[in-house]
Amino acid sequence: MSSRTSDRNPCPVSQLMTMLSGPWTMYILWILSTVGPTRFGALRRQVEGISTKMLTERLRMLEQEGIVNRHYEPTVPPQVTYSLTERAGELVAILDQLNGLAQRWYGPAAPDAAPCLPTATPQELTL
Amino acid sequence: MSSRTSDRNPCPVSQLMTMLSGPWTMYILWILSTVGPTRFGALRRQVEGISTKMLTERLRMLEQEGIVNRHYEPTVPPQVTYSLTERAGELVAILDQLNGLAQRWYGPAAPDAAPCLPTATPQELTL
DNA sequence: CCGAATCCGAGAAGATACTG
DNA sequence: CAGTATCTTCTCGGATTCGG
Repeated sequence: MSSRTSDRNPCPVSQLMTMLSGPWTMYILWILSTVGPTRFGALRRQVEGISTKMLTERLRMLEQEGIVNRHYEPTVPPQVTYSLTERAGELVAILDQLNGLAQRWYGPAAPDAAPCLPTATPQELTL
Repeated sequence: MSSRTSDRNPCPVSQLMTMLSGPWTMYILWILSTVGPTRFGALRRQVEGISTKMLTERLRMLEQEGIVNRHYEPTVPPQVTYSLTERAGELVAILDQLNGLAQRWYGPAAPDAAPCLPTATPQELTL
């Protein structure tokens, strides 16, 4: 009954926020930006806790938005590598600032954990 | 069964992203930053489509995170006003940049719609 | 009257097994 | 290895009710 994605085209920010607010979206972008082009399986291992279903779904969405590139290599076994587009650079820059902010608020991260993985799914932060 | 919010304290960015990725969170912050301190009912009308339950829930979370202030005025009828804390300023600055980015990508917003309201719920952007 | 808590249904996200 | 299908689980959201 409520609105679907293309009911109207209300406002740019809203559109962008809606995308980023999608489950796992930020994490995927963050991982791709820190570890560079990554294959599907590796990506799934990096974004700890994500299901294959969610990962494909989000990647498809990000691909449609022009944020990630999907490179299919028909070897045996096949290899699919995902990477950030040029457009994504601006977005990642903002995520970087978010990182800086988080460090100031919660203290710096342990220097070991490579790209800082999530523990809880976005939905679980209800407190 | 899976992880709850306080399982570990993994990484600052992750924590912050998890909070922002929560449903409606960004919209609420955006509205509060653009229209200033707002009462519950008005806020609910601004964040179009949100239920009172979700709004209370999110506001409680944001309050615990030190992002919003809750001011209760025991008049008749009672008035509860929510406003951004000082800490939220840094966060809003980032949202502002997100706004700029969105304008470059999707074109500028119509100058009328005050703070750009969402149409779809965050969960609905599955494409 | 304004704001918060409760119950229940719809629909999304998680887990697992399976296919190309 | 990459992705899909299916089933289960549980969050989200609406209406109603309670409290001040």
